[in-house]
Amino acid sequence: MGGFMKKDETLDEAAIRVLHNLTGIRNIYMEQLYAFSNTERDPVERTISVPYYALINIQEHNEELNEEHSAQWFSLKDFPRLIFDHNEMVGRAIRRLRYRASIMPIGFELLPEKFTMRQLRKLYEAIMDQSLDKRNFINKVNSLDILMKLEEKETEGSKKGSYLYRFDKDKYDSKIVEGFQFKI
Amino acid sequence: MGGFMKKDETLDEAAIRVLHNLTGIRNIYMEQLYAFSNTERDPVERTISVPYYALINIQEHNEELNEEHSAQWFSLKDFPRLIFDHNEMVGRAIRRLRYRASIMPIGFELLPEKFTMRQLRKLYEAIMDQSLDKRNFINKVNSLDILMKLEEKETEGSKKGSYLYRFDKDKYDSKIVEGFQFKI
DNA sequence: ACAAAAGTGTTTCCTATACACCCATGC
DNA sequence: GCATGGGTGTATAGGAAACACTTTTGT
Repeated sequence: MGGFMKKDETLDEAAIRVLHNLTGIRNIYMEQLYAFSNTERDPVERTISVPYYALINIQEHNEELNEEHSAQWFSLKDFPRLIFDHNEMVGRAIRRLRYRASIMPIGFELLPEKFTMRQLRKLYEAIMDQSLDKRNFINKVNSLDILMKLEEKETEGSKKGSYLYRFDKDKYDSKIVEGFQFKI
Repeated sequence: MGGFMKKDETLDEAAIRVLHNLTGIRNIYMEQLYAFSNTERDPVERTISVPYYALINIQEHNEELNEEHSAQWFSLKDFPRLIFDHNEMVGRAIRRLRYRASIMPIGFELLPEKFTMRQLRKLYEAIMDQSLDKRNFINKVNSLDILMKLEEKETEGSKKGSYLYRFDKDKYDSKIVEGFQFKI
């Protein structure tokens, strides 16, 4: 998905506008990737593209995307060939996301406000494209001490029901001030 | 330092050309940083800047820079206020360099072909802005097994003289093929 | 003689990893 | 009763960090 920037807006603003026009989505995590400037990259006219990647919560936005904007989801394991250098952009986005998710609590953007440990683990397994040991993952996350364990249980995905957690942004922010380094 | 890109060149090519025009330097490590696009960043006209950072070997290029191009070196600990958002660009370059140098053998770009362990350590101390234990650093570097220890000794910096090393690019490349991950 | 840098190993601690069984519930 | 996912702790290995003294030689 792309568009042209206007004279009176920044690249960030243009990216936000374009995403909104094409998907109806606003106020989500977006990050500039890299300026692509090969002279031959667009056969029609000379174009420099500055792609952004966004983290879209599939649970929150699925209907909106599919029904109102005819957008589709593709698995990273099996996505189509894109025009121009857009496959390279996707590759760059994946690498950036992996790096960011390993040093910032960026993954939480992709989960509902309340989530289970399993959801969090499955998300990181998807981002990193590797399976993670259940116990080690929980130990690691707990040792970070930036989640609130809620009283509630979620019973959709399992018979027993599993505790819900919430990312404690205040706690995280105050830890950051004290020099805490997120690392997963 | 900056310049405007031409219609028939890429950003990489423009960055290389501008650096060469201003310093006479060619064929060095350069990397694109980030596209800066605030609408007010340049008060004269709307400008989007895509800065690059370069690794310039101070030993090799000092005279060239100072005498032929009136360029100057500034310490990162005490550098002047720059115009527009250029201080932000420098900050971004430092962070990027720290990251790159920790996962790629990029630091060697800044050393002469033959260098002492002390020089390598001092370089990493400068990049990371922290002191590094002499023995631990040597053990770590040796465990990477990507340097050739030469017979020659360097006697300029010390009475005793210290062994010179050379980065073994062939060995490094073949290790990379085998899945080796540089980490320092 | 002494100043300045080179060179050299071991111990300790901490983090990462590997690993298996019982629990609660819906069907 | 059985299938499904939830929940829990420990032992081991490997890497990171701390640490001090002797050697060489120019002055």
